[in-house]
Amino acid sequence: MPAEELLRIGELSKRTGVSAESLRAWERRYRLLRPTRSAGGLRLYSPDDLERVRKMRAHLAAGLAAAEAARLACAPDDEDSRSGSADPVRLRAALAAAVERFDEAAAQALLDRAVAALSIDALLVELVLPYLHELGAGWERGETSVAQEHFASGLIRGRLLGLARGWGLGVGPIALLACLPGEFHDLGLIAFGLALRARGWRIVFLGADTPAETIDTAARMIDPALVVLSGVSPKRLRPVIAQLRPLAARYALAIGGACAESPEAARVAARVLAEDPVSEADRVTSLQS
Amino acid sequence: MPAEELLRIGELSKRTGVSAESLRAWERRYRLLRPTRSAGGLRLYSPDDLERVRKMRAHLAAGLAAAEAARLACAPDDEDSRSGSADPVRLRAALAAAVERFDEAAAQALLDRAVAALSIDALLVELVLPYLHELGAGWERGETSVAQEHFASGLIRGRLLGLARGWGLGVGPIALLACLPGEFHDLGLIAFGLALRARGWRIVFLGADTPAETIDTAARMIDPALVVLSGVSPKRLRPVIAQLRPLAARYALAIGGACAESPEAARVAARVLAEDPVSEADRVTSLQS
Amino acid sequence: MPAEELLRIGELSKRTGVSAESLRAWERRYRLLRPTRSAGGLRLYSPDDLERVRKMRAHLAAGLAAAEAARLACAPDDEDSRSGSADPVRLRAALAAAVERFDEAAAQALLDRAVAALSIDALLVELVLPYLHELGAGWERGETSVAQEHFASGLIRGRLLGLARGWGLGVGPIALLACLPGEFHDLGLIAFGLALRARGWRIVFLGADTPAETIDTAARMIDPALVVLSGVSPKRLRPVIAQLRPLAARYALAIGGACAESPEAARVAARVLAEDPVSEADRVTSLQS
DNA sequence: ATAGGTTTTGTCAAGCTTTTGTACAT
DNA sequence: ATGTACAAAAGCTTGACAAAACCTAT
Repeated sequence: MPAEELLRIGELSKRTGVSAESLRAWERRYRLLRPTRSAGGLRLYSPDDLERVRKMRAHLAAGLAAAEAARLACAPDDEDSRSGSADPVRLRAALAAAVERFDEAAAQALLDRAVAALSIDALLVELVLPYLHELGAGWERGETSVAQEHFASGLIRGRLLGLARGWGLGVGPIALLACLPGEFHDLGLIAFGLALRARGWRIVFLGADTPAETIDTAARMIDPALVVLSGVSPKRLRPVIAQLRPLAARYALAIGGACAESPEAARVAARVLAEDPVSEADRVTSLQS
Repeated sequence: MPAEELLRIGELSKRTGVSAESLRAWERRYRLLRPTRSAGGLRLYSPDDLERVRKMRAHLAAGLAAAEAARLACAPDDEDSRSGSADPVRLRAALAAAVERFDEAAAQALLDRAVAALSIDALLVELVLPYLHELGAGWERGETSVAQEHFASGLIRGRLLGLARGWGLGVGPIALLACLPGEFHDLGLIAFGLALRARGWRIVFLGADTPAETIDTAARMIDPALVVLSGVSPKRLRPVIAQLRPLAARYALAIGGACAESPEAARVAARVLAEDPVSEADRVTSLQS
Repeated sequence: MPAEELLRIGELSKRTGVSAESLRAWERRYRLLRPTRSAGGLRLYSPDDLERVRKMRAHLAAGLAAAEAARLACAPDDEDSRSGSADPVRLRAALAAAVERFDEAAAQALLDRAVAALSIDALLVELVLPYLHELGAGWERGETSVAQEHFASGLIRGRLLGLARGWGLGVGPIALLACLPGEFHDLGLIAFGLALRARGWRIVFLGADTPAETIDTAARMIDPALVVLSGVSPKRLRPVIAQLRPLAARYALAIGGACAESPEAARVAARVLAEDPVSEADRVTSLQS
């Protein structure tokens, strides 16, 4: 006897937002659902049924007719089982689709495949960074919801941090990474850390919203060969310029993120990281050695 | 049954911006569209139809007459068959150069590009297999060192096994793959496994130097639709022929690798895989279905 | 007599917020509770009962029907399938079970979880290496078939090589890794390479069955800070001792694998790697810096 | 482009059954 | 404490309906 959660129709309806009548109709007309029955004849739905309803809804939202949507929802996922091709463009589209319907299992499976098939550099340059970019653009156009954006970034942060495990160990030069005060977007910085790690650096990561003094203290303790600060807007940079000067005097200081393009960045930092993380990691590394 | 999105006329109209009436007219007049029909007679359009409508529109916008535009939209296009950047011949040369100097960074970057741009089949047939062949030939001519050959096969094995991740999952027929006893070259077999996988098979891979009894045991447990044994020399095959007979009696047995061309192979195996892995995977699959 | 706290129905009701009537009904209808009785017939509930009631409530709150909620509350937790179980001992057992039945899906999922939850070091020391060891021991005792051993090592090799991708990049000292001529067991060597990589080394990997001259050639080209040779039996080492001397004179030479314990190894190598890969990687690294 | 008929699909209703918390009598 | 009863809530089946979308033919 499986320890699965079996749902009755009301709960399935509540969780999917589809009326009980429709659920029964979809079962009768398209065999979308195959509930077991309780002793008294009530329908008991498995998690697989729940999943199918979610897919059905996603296809309906995409404009498919109900019969078509049901056919696809019932078809075994052959996006991820068949053709092993790891074309990042397709992976990206599939990832976007999975995020669209909050399908974590599918999203993780796609990321699994990407991690297995690509190098760290390619993973970042061809999949993760363009996808995040796209997500941001979609949000600005009002196409993706904030919820989707959070879901996606949580997912990706988890995977990247998994890859980041142990990135402080070893014998390479140390890079100290932090987001500027008030800055909470750390994915780009994590990506840069991974690219550096792949080139032999040791990473100390302070994360989002790090006060200037904290960076200073940490630098004094670990004596990094490079300090990298990241922020999306020059607004983050301006208030701390004065505090950064002594840091810049003692350590190689780099500024990344969108604010790297501002004149302020050029004034205070030894190095401005205006291109993608992987290229910049290459440059920084070749300077180092 | 394809897992394609089939659209009804309203959705196709919405997605292309062409009125339903026009779509029907284009179907009648120019056979631009070949929708299937639902049980009740509604038109169901495939993604290919969608693509043709888009092309038609583009041609119309360019000023062509409708009949001309339709003719062009129906013609198979050969432009997207290959973009120059991932030309396998160049990739192969570049890969050889990278391996020559043990430059893993460059080699991995090249393989990234190849994995991204090519299908599994193309990756195998146009890059990996010819490259390995060339490497072997270079070694026989004394041009490449064994060190480079080892380095390269390690690299490629890692990438192929990455693509192989999850090749045992799914619902297709099962193929059991193993190298003959004493045989340690498994790359060809991995390539064959990937080609089969791209055709929907499930793969169970026993790898190098597998004793005959082992193959037997495994076959009994998983009941494969096909057993594939690989070896580079008839020397590997001869000592186990007697042991393979009962296996061949019970399962479809195929022999691959250079030893497939020997008379021994023909005597024991139902199927001799003498050509490249991709073609053979095609044949085996068409026999299966 | 157990020193458990036994609760009467009123107290259980107060602690769980479920009415006494419902508790009795749940006992009668779903056998959710198995109270002992006092001399006078009063129900006495154990802490396990309390726990089950809490689970029941949690499932009810999640919207499950009472019958379903009770079924789940009574089912033994298979925490295995839940998130918290990155316990390497259990993972190992589960991995063994998955391999036993050639279930790649389950095995990959387990490895996914392990890779996500453990550091490289822990992955190697607590999961992969003990598992391989166990597998070997089971084989010697005739318990596991060679088929399973092959299947498992193929699987694990794929995963480790996936983690190894890009291990040649960067700025650290270079280690040249190879198996001795005639030696085909490369998993231990790959593990050692990963442990070194986690400590900042760059790895050049020549793999199984590498001729002595090959090692020599490669070393001359890449000028490694360390050369590591691996073999399971002194038989592999003896024939090449003479050829290794000049290599040992020019580079730091280490011998790993079971043959490291032989007197021959001590005679030719600067360093004998007799312990597990991770400890030895630690030592080698501290010597280096 | 319109007209007139068909298909698809979500929703509703009526009458009956199951499930489940609570109340009551012993 | 036990056992039975009860009623509200939730569910089942069958059948039907109507709006939207689609068809063909003129």
